[in-house]
Formats: sequence, structure tokens, C-alpha cells
Amino acid sequence: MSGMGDMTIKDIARLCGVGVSTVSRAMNNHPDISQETKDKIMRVIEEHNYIPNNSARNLKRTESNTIALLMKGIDNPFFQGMFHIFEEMLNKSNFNFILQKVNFDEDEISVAIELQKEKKLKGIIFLGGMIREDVKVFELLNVPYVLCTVGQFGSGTAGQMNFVAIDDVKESFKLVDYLCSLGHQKIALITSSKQERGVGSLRYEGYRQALLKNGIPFDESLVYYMKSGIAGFSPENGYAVTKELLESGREFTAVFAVSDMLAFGVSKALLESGRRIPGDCSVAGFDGLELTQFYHPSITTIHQPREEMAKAAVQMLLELIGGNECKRAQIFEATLQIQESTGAAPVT
Amino acid sequence: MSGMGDMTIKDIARLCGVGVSTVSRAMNNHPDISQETKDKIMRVIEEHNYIPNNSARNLKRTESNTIALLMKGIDNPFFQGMFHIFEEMLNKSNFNFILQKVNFDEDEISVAIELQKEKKLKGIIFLGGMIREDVKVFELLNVPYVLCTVGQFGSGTAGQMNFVAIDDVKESFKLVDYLCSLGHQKIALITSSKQERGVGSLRYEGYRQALLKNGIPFDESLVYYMKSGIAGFSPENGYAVTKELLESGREFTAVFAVSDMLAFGVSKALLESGRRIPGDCSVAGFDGLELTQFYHPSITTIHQPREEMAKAAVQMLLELIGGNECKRAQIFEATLQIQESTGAAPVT
DNA sequence: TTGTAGGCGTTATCAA
DNA sequence: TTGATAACGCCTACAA
Repeated sequence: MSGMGDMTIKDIARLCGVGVSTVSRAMNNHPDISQETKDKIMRVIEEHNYIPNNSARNLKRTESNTIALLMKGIDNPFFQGMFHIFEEMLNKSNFNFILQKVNFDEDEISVAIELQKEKKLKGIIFLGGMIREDVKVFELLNVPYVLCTVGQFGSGTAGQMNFVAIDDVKESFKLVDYLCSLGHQKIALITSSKQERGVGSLRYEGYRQALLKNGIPFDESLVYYMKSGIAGFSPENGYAVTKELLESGREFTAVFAVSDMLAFGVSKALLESGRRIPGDCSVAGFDGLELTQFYHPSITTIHQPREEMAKAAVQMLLELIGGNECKRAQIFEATLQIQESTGAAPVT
Repeated sequence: MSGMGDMTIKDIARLCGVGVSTVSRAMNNHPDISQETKDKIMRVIEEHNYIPNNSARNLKRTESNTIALLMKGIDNPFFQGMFHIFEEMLNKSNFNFILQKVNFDEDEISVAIELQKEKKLKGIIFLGGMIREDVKVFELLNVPYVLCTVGQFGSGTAGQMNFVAIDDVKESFKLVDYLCSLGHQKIALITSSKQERGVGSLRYEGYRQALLKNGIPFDESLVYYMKSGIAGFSPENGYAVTKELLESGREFTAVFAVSDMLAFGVSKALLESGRRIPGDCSVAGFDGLELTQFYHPSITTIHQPREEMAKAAVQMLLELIGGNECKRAQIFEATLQIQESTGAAPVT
């Protein structure tokens, strides 16, 4: 509890018999210092475990080479594989990379401004979360930024922002259209509650459009919403909802859950009830998590090119930082990943 | 890109026609200020979207009420469910909570000291990672800290540290002993490479002890190590290793993978090969991820009481901060969670 | 109740 | 090649 972590640059200077600026020069690899004094100083620093105070540094510094990743939903498994991409790319470009989590009840813009002032950021990547009603507030940021898989675009605001995303409506359509092509007519949907504007409602829309295109009447009684007492987009939730679906006695030959995690729970509930997948009922998820391949049966899903999206986000940000205007919006094509969980609708 | 995020407290003071200290008082809810001036100031702050600079604040501040969670392995699914526990408990206790990721090649102690100086931390929780050879370096920290599920204890150092963990050897023993009780004699093990000192080697040790106790000769050819080209403790790795195991033609009636994620891959490889689980082969994992319940078959595992461990870590830290010495080491009991993937060894 | 001034630990500018 | 010294933006005695 004591320690001597309260050393300052002055202490080091005194210990070395030099001025503080010389110590600073040594630490920051300035050229105008003799190798001899530098060595001596570094040795003393080492011996005394001196670590400079970042608050003071950041305060004084006029700029840094730090890029921040602001992440809403730190425990979203969809984001897992993206970390190391951000990290590797930014390190390769000689940027520091800091991760800042944003709570769901927090305003990411405020967090961004605060952090940008504190760390003199060079750029910001927003990951997850939702776009705000008023796009204007983004103008308060005075560093380049990119939105990566941030929800709810399209309502005219899209053109004004730099972002990387997929077209949720279209991809959802693609998946449901595929289910229809297998002969499914009664496709249950599990999505987020109606009020929430987010991927849930977009994928819902794709579902509706696919039914329409295939001439299948929309049946609201086949639309199920995640339960609010349970974590959203979780296998627990998918399981609970599917139990309810099964108990309702409604007929269905396929279930589309708007996330892979949900789909795991859906599958378990179906298999437990004695149904075979896809023999009796097909199941499909959304996101393309690696884990879908290891479920048994492996689960058909829409695979978002996460790595490429992460790369594109970094790339876009670096170009913006470099002063190059670049494509402002980048919509990625996701791929229908057909696996074992979907098959022809059972004949009745 | 312009924005006016470069406002300072002086600007606000000037705009309001007051001194900077008055602005400071308004922002920090000091009592010695008239409601009238306070309102005016807050309005101006609001209007101009002024956000104070944290570096300056931290620099000046002599203490904060911030607790940091230093996390090694940010994408470890085992840690997912622990976040909100930390968050809720710390917020309830009126502490700020910041998350700091630590890279695998970074020294968590250095990161801790740096952060502690920068933010004037009140306490630190280390999550994941390994204890360093020299416990001495911890003395450089001058704030209370707790280690939570940090690997490799027992070698005499344990008594000196505040930590929360499980006894990996014992729990692993428990699981393998259970497999033996089902009649399994040829139990394959999938663990981390021999050099790595971590949970892998501890659980390996438990495996050996259980075989010994049950009078089963240890067969090194049944011990498999994760492949180094693939992410560790991942389903991909479990899958690849199991493929190799299958191709080797060796006989086995059960597989113990030292993490649940591995076990998913193991199961998939077995099922794909036409084997039934647990009819032809039992499978067991380790950690107790919720997802094990939703696999089909659900996977027998050792369930670590993650929530309770997180709570205990916070509790311990709060007591240390409060000045109360408390139990220095808290080893939690994990539970053998028997699910569908394990059954009697097949008769030959 | 309010304003002035000094200092938190750095870095950068300027002389020496 | 070095060493004083003035900022950086904020908080907090202290004085008014």
C-alpha cells in the first residue's frame, strides 16, 4: 500500500543531477541529448520504476496518435472477432488503440467528446449502438470518426455519415426468400420488441418483404418477440420464446431468429421437443458467428463479413485522418451461409 | 471537423461574466454558490456543449472514486457475464468503473501503475492473465487490488495475495473422477501446450490425479494439445484436434476438453464422424458457460460460479478500500454440472 | 457568495 | 547539449 509510485519527473531529474527537460527528452526519444546522459537517466527511471503521469502528458500535449474504439455492448459476441483486427491494423499504422466501453444508457457522442478532449484523439470508431435522432450533434466532434455497424440508417441521414454496415433489410430478405424457396410457408419469426428501433425491426421488415414477394400471406401470430425479463439476443431468450411457440400449438415449418445466439436456444427447444432439424422444422439465424458451424446441426445464417468490415472502418478512418475524402458510406454484402439446419419443408 | 469542442472553463467564465472558480463550483455541485448564478452557468455550459477536460481534472485531483477493471483477454467468453456484475455493484457503491484492456504481451502491473497515476484510482481488479514470477512488483501499486481468476497459484505465493479463484486441479479431478465412475478407462484429454503454465496445466494435473486414484494407467498418447496455428480454447481448435484424434485410430470412450469452447468443437467432430454422444463417446468441458445448456446434447462441465466470484472480488476490494483487512484468498467451489453429453462407457 | 492566484506533472520554447 | 520557465485546463485555498 505504500509503494513509491508517487515519483515525478522532478524527482528523477534531481536524482540524476539534471534538469527536468533533459529527463523529458530522454523519455521521449528526442534527438538533442547525449547518449551518455540519456542512458544514465533511463537507468534511474528503470531502477525507481518511474512511470510518467498520463494526465499531465495529455494535458500538455497538443496532439497524440491515439485512436479510440467506442463500443456499445461490450459483451456482444458479434464484436469479439473484430478486436484483434482493429488492434493489429492500428498498431501497424503506428497508432495507439484504446477501447472505451459505452453503456446502453449513455450518449456515445458525449463520451466521445469527453475522451477526445482528454486524450487528444486522432480519430474515433463507433462500434454498435444506434444513431441519434439529430445527426447534428456529430458536428461537435472535431476529429474524424467512422460508424461501424451502428443501427438504423436509411432515413435520409445515411448520406451524411461515414459508416460501414450491412443492409439488414436486404440480407434478411435474402434469408427468408431462401426459406420460401425450400417450400416453407409458415415461417415463425423471433425478433426484438416492436418499439425498439434497431436491427430487429430492420430484419423484421426484410421478413415481411420476402413473404410478400413469395405470395405468402403475412401472419402476425407467427411473429414472436423476445422476452423482456431475459437478456436480449441470448440463447436463453430464444429457448423461452420457442417453448411458448411450441405450446401455442401453432403450425410452423421454419423458425427465423434474428441472431445466431437466439437460434441456438431455438434449436435446443425444438430438438428437446423431439422435432428433427431440418426434417421437421428448419432453423435460421443471423450474423454468421463461427459457432454456428459447430452446433449440431450447424445453423444456416447470414454471414456478416466482420473482419472486412472492421478493416474497412479502420481504412476509412485513416484516410479521413490523412485528409483524403473517401467513400462516405460503405454497405457490405453479407452472404447466405447455408448449413445443416435448413431443408425442404416437410410434406403434409 | 471544426466544432467548438475546444472550450475551456475560462471561456465559460467569460461568457457568464463570472470567475472560473464560480464555474467550477457550479459544475461540481459545491454548496457555496447561489442558485441563480449556478443556473445561469449551467445553461451556458449546456448551450455551448462544454465538457471539462478530464486530464486537467485528474491532474489536479488528489483522489477520485474510480475503480478500474484490468482485463487480460477481453474476448474471453468466460468473462462476459461478469461485466454487469462489476458494473452494478460498483455503481451501487458510488464508484466509477472503468474498463482497461491489457494485451497478452503487456505487463498488467505496469498498466495498473500507469492508470493509477493517471486516474488517481481507488482500487483495481485484475481479471484474467497470469501472476508474475516476482510477487514483489505488486508492491509498487499503492492502491488496494484484487486478483480475480488470475492463473497459477499455490506455489507459496498464494497466501500473500488478495484473490478470488477456483481450485483448477481439484475441480478437474472432480470431473474426471466422475467420468471414471461411469466406467470410462480411455479418456482423451485436450489441453494447452505443455510449456504454457496456466489453467491448461492445472487441469491436466487434475486429470492425472483422477486417473491415478481410479487405478487407470496414464496413457500419454491420449493427451492432445491445442494447435498453435488456431486461436486457443476455441471451438475451431477443439474440432481440429478431435479430427486428428479420430484419424489416429486410437481408442477412447470419453473426451475431456479443458474449456467449454473447445468442447463444442470436439462434439461437432464426433457427431460428424457418426458417433453418438454419449452413446459411443462422452464429452465434457470446463467453465460452465450458459451455452453448454443449449448445445445438443447439452454438455457436462464444471460450472464456475462466475457471478459470485465477481461479487466476491468487488466485496473484497471494497473492504480493502475501507481499511478492513479481509480474508486474503477466497477459493470458490465449482460444481460438476452433469448434462446430456456424458453417460456410461460403452460395453465392448 | 464570489474572484484571484498558485499549483497539479508534463512538454516545449527559449537562452545559455 | 543542456536548464529555466511558461504554458496546458482545472480545482481550491485564500482574500474580498
